[in-house]
Amino acid sequence: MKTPGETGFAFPDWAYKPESSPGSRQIQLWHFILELLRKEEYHDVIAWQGDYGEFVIKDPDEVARLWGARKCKPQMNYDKLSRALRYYYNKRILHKTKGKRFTYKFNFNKLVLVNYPFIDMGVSSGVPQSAPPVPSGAGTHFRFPPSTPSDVLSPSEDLRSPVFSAAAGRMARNSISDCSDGTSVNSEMEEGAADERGGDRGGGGFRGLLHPRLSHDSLFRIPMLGSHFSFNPEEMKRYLQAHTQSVYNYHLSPRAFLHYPNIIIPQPQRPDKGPAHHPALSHGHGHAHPHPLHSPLHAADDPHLSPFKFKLQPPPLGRKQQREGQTQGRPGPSSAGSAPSTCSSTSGLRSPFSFGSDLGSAGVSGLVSNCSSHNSAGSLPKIKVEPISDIESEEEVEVTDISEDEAELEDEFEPFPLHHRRERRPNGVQLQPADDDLDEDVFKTPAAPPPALPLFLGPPAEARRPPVLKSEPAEPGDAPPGASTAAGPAPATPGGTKCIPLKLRFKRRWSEDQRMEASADESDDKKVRADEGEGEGVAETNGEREESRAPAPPPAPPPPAQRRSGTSCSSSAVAEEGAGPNKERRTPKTWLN
DNA sequence: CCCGGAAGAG
DNA sequence: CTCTTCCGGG
Repeated sequence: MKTPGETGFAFPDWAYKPESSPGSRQIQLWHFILELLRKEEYHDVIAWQGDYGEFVIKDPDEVARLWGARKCKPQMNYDKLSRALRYYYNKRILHKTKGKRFTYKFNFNKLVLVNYPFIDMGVSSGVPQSAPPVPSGAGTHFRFPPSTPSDVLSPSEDLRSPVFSAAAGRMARNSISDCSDGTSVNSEMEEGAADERGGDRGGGGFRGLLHPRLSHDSLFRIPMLGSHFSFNPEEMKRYLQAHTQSVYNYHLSPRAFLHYPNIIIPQPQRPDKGPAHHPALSHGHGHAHPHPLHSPLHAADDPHLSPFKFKLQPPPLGRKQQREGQTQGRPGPSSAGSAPSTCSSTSGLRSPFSFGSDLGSAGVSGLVSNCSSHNSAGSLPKIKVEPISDIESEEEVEVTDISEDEAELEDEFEPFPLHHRRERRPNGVQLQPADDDLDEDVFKTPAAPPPALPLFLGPPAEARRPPVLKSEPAEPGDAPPGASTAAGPAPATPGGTKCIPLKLRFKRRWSEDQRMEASADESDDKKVRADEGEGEGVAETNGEREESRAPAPPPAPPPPAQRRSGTSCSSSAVAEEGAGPNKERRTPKTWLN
């Protein structure tokens, strides 16, 4: 049953883990969807298909049933489930692929960047896969993305790396059902992180895991914690660069760059640079801006300059009432200390990272600050790259800045993962709202092959059959026409906006954008929400062909995925689904449009 | 089918 | 807050 190829499939680990739900740690729908998506048992019901991040619910009823089982809501049905999915639109976790029934698209960028800034969003151009990228850090060996230029540049047929698979496999152990909690998902990595935050992280509670600030180092330290992995400065550098480029290619928010002030964006042609010195990483020291982000594009140099055009996200239309309150309130009765692990034991997960230590063998060099436990409180270890540098603090600075922005923005518009609110700095105002945006549709594949690709395996179905459907009407939203418009209002927004509260500023910008968008291209949405004009920003870079990456039907590679599903949840609720995940209880209709 | 508002549960 | 339920409207 099932082709080997499809089984494996890599998925976004990051996606799975820390979803930390704010209020309740119940599993979240998107999370659940992701889970289903990664298991071949459910490929008959739901699977990646089409563009990056796109998936189709082949059997809505079944999915609903599963979801209902998971949530113990027997009354669940697709209608309701879809409503829930619709709520994700505003959060931008998900989008609807117009024109295709039961087809939605994940917005991983948001997740990724927020949670794991280091993840490469590699989507190789050639890979239409919908399967999302995976954090390289997750790999057992934590291998860096292809460092060779060639690799990087290559369009890549399929670059899945073994490592990746391993990672995927490792991650895969969670069961889909399990009423107890969705949290169970987090496991190894979290632990590392969790461990640290152990309690302090003011108020961090669960949420702490996601804290952006932490996230960086979390990623790094995690592997280290678990596996004693060490980094090699060079590798690190490469990795970072790759990531950066990746981000760049994707037009992700500069936010990402800011996180790594010392990184130089690799030139389009060759990222590599004299090994002798690490120009990029080495002298970090802060400086907030000085670091050169050489971008082919021109202005990327200084984030503040706003090389990117950012589009603001549309206001949350819906409702958002008070959101600020949470800042410190972390009531957590249990204070997080107790182990939330409910089903944790599920399977014996082998120690996640125990293996490879070899990789780092040499490197170490205090690259990463140790994850020592105590750092948590005020100082974060950050990634210290090389002794030489001293990124340490500066990062914070930068980050702080942006984060603040981000925070504001996010808060305002996006509730997602980053709830974290760091202490806000008084002077924050000066920051440009610039970043943020990346969300957008994000999914469009970058015109050029991104540098590093993590590898993702293709959608199962695709494997057997080429993604012909590509012809789809193409969402208008995705690839807007030229749209240079966005650039127009530079983020700077000079004129005295400074004093204006961020919110207002954003709003203003938003309106502007809207207007522009409208004029430029209005077809988009009937409603104002128009996909926030995402596309525009990109236009410049990728110009046209993004869609054309047609030829990409990579055969699904047969990764080792271990299919075991620990689905056993203790109880009954699960039984149902467990019974026949893939067993068709209903006739599969041909939903294909 | 898909979209969102409204109310409400946990 | 996230999601569940209902529901009127395209």
